[in-house]
Amino acid sequence: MKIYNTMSKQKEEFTPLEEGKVKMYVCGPTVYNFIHIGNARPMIVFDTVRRYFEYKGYDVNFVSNFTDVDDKIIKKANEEGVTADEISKRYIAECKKDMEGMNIEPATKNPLATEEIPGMIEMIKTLIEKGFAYEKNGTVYYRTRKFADYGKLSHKNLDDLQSGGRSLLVTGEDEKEDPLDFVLWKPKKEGEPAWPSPWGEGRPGWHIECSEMSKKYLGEQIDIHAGGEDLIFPHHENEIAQSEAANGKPFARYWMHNGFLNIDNRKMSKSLGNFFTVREISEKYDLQVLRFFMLSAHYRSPLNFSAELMESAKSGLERIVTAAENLKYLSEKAQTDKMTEDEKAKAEKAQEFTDSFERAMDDDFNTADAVSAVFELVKYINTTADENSSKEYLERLSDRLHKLTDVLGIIVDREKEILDEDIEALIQERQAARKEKNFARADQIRDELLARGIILEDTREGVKWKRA
RNA sequence: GGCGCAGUAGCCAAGUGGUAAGGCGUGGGUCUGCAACACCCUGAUUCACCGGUUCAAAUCCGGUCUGCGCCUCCA
Repeated sequence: MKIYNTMSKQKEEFTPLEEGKVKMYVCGPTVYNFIHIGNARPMIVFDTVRRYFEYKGYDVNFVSNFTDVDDKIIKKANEEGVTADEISKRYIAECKKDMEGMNIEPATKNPLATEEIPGMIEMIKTLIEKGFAYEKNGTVYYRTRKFADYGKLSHKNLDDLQSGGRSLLVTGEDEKEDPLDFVLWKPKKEGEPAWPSPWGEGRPGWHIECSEMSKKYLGEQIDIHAGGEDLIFPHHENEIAQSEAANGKPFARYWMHNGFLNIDNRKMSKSLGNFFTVREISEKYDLQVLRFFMLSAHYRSPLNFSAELMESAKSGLERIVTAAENLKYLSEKAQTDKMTEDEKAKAEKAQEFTDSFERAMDDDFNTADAVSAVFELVKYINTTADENSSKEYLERLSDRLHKLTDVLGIIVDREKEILDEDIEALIQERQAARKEKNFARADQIRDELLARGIILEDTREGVKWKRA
């Protein structure tokens, strides 16, 4: 299994720290509003990574935080006249709803920054003791130049950073020893949430949160640390500086970063007015479609979002779901139980789709290629399974398909819904009309149901319906 | 200014030295009362452009053009 490591800029064979186990940490969102579709990409991508590790038999300890103390949360709270805590609690709950819709497996642990302050203080104390941090007027800074490896993840050198056009100097704090130093602890300002510390009341800097939460729930060394590519610098670079200086050992072995989700080839931003929340998308599409769409490209590539692309993803997903439904239907009606010799050979041949799926996923989680293997399996199903197939054969194919779609987190089983009695009656009436060749009435009923969001399809096996 | 990514059919997207996967869409056909589903056929003599290396290049090297990202809160 190969993983592209941002640190080395190449694909590396994955070797876990501990046999059969994977410890991974994914930087989660700051909860000051509904999450947007850009936030959704790392969630979907790294959930898929996790699912594949589990498919391969690994025991995955998956930790992803919620940053629930931050300037934006405070700002939002002030606007609404409520506490920051109320804002963060509200949007954590909303975020979890969206994640459920996207079929994201719940993390092993979702730590909250505000519940881990004591540990962060301890880590900051250690950094001060070791000479990697210093305090000035209630603010604690990290002494960046003291950490020799600073820049090793983002492949920057300190002098380039300093001479850069846009200045890191413009932070309003000329009390820093060096412009590159960043904040570990900031003093309380009026009206802000604050916690006691050896340096006075205040709150932690953003970067120290992840260093501490990762250490607490996964240990000083972890296998994989992941997040959006924009977090490489400075967030992850700073986490490395903090964790490695404090713990005295290498932090994460593999650094994974997903590419950005763009809209009309531009970065999504409120100022450009091309901003979509996951909730908005869910009003128009099943979030499974969003998930499937995101997996259609490689996770490290930029991915463009548009209504047209969503429609395309919807059609493709529908094709997979239809194949799964047909298998189920045929299986229920199957006349024979055991596979024939011919079917045994066919079932064996279907293994090649599973193989190519795994080959794709083993190569740095190439979901685009993995999805194409699923489509090839679907084609195979559609051309080899019919009403003469044995139950065993149909179930074998269904099992193969489910194993793969489960890794992708795509649900192919439509929920059994009970239709309203009047709708059921209309379907019956239409069938009667068709029998009498009263197609005008039959079509009229079909249109009527369509207007109510029910699509009817007359198959060889009988009438099927689905939601529009 | 520094660092980096990308340019493959109408659209999306794999492939990164051995002669272009897959999906969506389009058009035609089979099936069907019709529609839908499904199936068959339909697509790049070619991978932004120009040179070079090689028996062989979309894949390697050099250059050009175009788009994008990071360097500041950001998934």
